[in-house]
Amino acid sequence: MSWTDERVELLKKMWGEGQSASQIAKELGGVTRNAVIGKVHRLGLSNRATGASPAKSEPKDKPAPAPKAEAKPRPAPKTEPARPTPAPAAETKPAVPARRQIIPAGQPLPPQPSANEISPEALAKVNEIEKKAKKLTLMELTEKTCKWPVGDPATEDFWFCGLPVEAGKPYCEAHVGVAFQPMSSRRDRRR
DNA sequence: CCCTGATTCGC
DNA sequence: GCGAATCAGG
Repeated sequence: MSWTDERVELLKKMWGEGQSASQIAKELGGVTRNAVIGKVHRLGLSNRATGASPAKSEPKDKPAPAPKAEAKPRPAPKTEPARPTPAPAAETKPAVPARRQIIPAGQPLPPQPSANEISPEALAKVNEIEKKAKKLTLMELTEKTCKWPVGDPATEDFWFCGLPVEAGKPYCEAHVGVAFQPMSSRRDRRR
């Protein structure tokens, strides 16, 4: 396969959307993620807003060592949603229609601790990443997709996070944060 | 071990 | 220009 205009365009689009090189490669077909990454670099678009690994690598061999190279010609932050730091008021659900019936899931769902026992930071993180969730259906889940359920199973407004899981775990990083709380900090058994 | 992107270098 | 191999890291 060669890099036709169309393919390059799709590459740019997906890369811009924050898709991973492997995802892009899969979508394009006929190329490996290495090919995609190589192309991305050749095209000059390397860093993105979101990434699992924000630029690192330190060539063991640095012929021309820049003392404190910090020149950052990064004029275009592009995909950088503003972070107005909203006041964490008491709002989780905008509104619940006039429905009351709860339909059992039939299968055990992952635990969703009540908000009051989750660290505010973890919660904020979740709220943030759930915007980027893949919104997968039950059937679309794989061993590698976050299985955190969002919304009410009884409504159409229900989906699974679907973001890449934290190696081995059933959830993505953010959801791992709220799913696995240390036994401490959630103790208020007293009465 | 799974994944990510980054870099190198022969082609 | 291309991308496999390799590297570096989460």
